[in-house]
Formats: sequence, C-alpha cells, structure tokens
Amino acid sequence: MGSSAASDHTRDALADLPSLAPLPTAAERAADLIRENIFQGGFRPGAALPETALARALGVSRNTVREAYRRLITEHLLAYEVHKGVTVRRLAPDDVRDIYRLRRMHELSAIEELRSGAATLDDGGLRDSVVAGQRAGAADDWVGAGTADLRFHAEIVAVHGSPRLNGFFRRLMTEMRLGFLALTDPHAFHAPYLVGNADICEHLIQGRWDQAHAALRRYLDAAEHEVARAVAHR
Amino acid sequence: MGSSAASDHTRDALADLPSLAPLPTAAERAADLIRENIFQGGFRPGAALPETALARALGVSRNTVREAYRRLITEHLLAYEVHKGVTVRRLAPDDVRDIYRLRRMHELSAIEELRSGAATLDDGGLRDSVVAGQRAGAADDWVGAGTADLRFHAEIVAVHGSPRLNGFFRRLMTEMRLGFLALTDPHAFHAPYLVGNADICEHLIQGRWDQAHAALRRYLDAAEHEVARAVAHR
DNA sequence: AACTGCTGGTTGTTCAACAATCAGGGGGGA
DNA sequence: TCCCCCCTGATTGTTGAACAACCAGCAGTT
Repeated sequence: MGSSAASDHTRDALADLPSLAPLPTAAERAADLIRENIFQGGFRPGAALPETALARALGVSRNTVREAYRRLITEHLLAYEVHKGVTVRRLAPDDVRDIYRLRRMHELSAIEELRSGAATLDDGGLRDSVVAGQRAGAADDWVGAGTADLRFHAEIVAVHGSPRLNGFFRRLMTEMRLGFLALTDPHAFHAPYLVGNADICEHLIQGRWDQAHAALRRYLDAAEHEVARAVAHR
Repeated sequence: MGSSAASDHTRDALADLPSLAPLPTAAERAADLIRENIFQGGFRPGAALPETALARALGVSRNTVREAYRRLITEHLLAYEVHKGVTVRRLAPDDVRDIYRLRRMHELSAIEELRSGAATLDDGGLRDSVVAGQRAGAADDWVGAGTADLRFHAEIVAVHGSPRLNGFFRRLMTEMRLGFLALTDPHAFHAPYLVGNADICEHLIQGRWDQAHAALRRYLDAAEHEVARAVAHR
C-alpha cells in the first residue's frame, strides 16, 4: 500500500536522524562565553574571576556561574582554591614539558599504529583541519590558526580509535591554548606550521611513515621549545 | 642568644610544616559519601539519584548535591542527561575494551621505559599496594582488594612520571571499579591476582623485564575477558 | 619591626520559589 | 483496536536573597 511504503520511508528517515543535541543550559552557555573570552585574550592567565562580577556581567545568577566554573575547572582552564575563588590558569614550564611529553608519546605512536597496519587513516578530518588553518592564517586570525593546529594533532591521535584517549587529548589541547596565549608573536609561531602540517598530512596519506614521523617529531620539539620559552617569560 | 636560637628553631620547624590541606567543603564530603556508596554496592549501576532525595538523605541543600554530582560526573562515575538527572554509570562492553586497550598501552610501555633505563622504579608504593591487597584479601574485603589492585597498576603507570597521565589513569581506575561491581564473584576474580601482582612486583624489582611484561600482559588479557563477560551479563 | 585584632569583601551553603522539561496515563478519533 | 494528543505529576534548571565562614590587608599596639 501507499501508506505502508510511506510509513516505511518515514521510519527509515527517522532512524537516520541524529539524536537532537540537548539544549545548551545557561551554565553551559556561560562556560562557552568565558572559554571564548580566555582564548581571545579578554581574560588573561592569572586573572581572578569573582563570582558576583561574572554573574552581573553575564546576566545569570551566581549559582549558574559556579556551575560554569566547575566545567572550566575540569577542562583545566581555571584554577580553583577553596575560599579564594577561581583564576585563569597560568601554565608553568613544567606543564609545557609534561604536555609535550604526552603529545610525543601519543602522536608518534599513532604513526606506528598506521605503519603496522593496526589502524587506518581517516584523511578527511586531517585535510579539513589543514585547510581551516590555512584559511585562518590568510585572514590573519591566529587564534583560529591555533584552533586548527590543535585539531590537526587531535586527528592524528584519533588514529588510535580510543574515545577516552580522544577526550584526554582534547583537554590537553585546551591547555595548549593557554600556552599559545603566552606567545608574544602568534603569527611568527603558527605560520611555519601551516605548511608543516600540510606536509605531514601528505606524508601520512601517501604512507611515507618515516618522513611523517620525522616531521612530526621536529614540530613537537621546536614548538615545545618556543612555548616553554614564552611561558617562562612571565 | 637563647631567644635567637629558639627563634631559628621555630623557623625551621615552620618551614618543614606541610601546608594544611584545605577543609573539605560540604560538596566534597557529599561526593565522597556517594562515591563510597557506589563502590560498596549501595547504589547500583543504572540507579537514578534524584537531587531532592539525596539532599534530604545527606542533610545538605540541593545546590550542594548538584556540585557533588558535577565532580562525580567528571570522574565518569555518574552519567548525566539534561532534564533527566544523573544515574550511576553502567559500563558497556565497548567501555571495557577501550579501558583495557589504554591500560595495555600505558602499563606495558612503562615496563619498556624501565628496560631502556629512561625511568627508574619507586618500589615503595608498589610493594605497599601488594601488601594492602593481601591484607584486604585475608580479611575477605574484596572491595578493598580491588582498590589495592587498581592502585598497584596506577603505580606502574606512574613510572612514566607524568602528572597528567597519572590523573588520566586515576579516572580510568575509577571506571574500572564500575566493572568490578558487575562481577558475580569478586573473590574468584581478585584472589589469583593477589599472588600475580606480587610476582610482577618481584620481577620489576629484580629487573626481569621480559617476565614482568609477559605476566602483566597475561593479567590484562585475562581480566579484560572476565570483566567484559560480567558487564555483558546485564 | 613584629604581632594582634579589626574590617571589608569574597566564597560556601541554604532556602524557597518559579519556569522548563520529561514520563506516563487517560480520553478522542480513525 | 490502535494511534495520537494532551494533561498531569514529578524532576530538573535557574533565580535571588540571606547568612556563616573565611581571606587579605590595614591600623594600632607593644
């Protein structure tokens, strides 16, 4: 029957529909706003964020601001002390060392996974992030270039195929942005990596594992050095 | 002078004093209580935890309960859906697979770090956790034995010397306990590992890397299989 | 110069209320 | 009979105000 066919069709369409993302709550939107403000440089590392002031500024209640803070604290963007409130986290050289050690461990081993054939590359996301970075660079948007760079490396780690590792790495990447904030000249830092990432991307797609590995390691070593220096300078 | 000497002495004693841990807030204590209740089996996986009921039961306000929930959610002990509240997290077979993949990755590579001499072992913590496990087993406390087992493996990962990796692993270990909760016979599961862990511990201290590696891998494979089966059975 | 005690401001927590949303249980209509 | 809509009760999301606990800094004392 027509009705049955139509019903089947509807049924299929419904099954394909991705489950609707839950409405962002006020606390979530507040967290997004604060996060963006940190990334764009509005709230500098070390700055205190009094609850009352933020509640007034964002037009939400103090309790909601607190909920937003909890989220950002778990993202390691805010530091918290009992009875002293929250401040924008300040990266120390030790943090930079730790972060890059973990990046080396997980990004380089991802290439080994590819080499051994234990995993395969989804080059779509990788290419997208390269393009996004180049576009941001062309528009002189170095915050955006940083975002694309971090996404590029997250895509590499995604090769492992572990949801938990991906989540862990996303947090690491969020912390990295605190390091980027300390850079005195984001342009000089990011510009070389726009082509560097494109090279690595090509190596990976062509299966030139040795070259990809070497190029990635060079990136990590050089970047760590620069970020550590920038972070130490304050 | 007497006074000067006394003052110097006081000064030294003050310098040695560890900074006082901040008072646990009500939200923190509430989180501890809920966590312990989950581990001891009071709140089963899948159980809903209405805010009002918990507030009444714990004798704190609803806002405080919410703060406690946020913490436990970041520990992956509670699952949360907007407008639906929180439930005790239920581990799926996919979760078990992911967790053990990460455990293999990080625990086995820790032994390689030791073998290569890039890191050295602090055998104190390792031995302590072995002893704690045996003591708990002797007292028929299999929740405690699970705790000790998880700590033992966390100590292995600590070889990497990365604070962030340690934190990540602690979360993984917390999730593991949800898996332990699904076991029908904790005794049968944990008892063999009391001696197994002691063996691994000895291998590591004596520098028998190959044997340590093999024994650890056997443990991980066998345990994954058992926990996955237990988790699938509900 | 060092210690003591205040003081203003911030955080920790509670309470009560209302809006938004969900789960489940009837009626109507086909 | 089956399906859909709507209603209802219960739970969560958010607010605003209030008070206690606590911190940093300043002033006064010795």
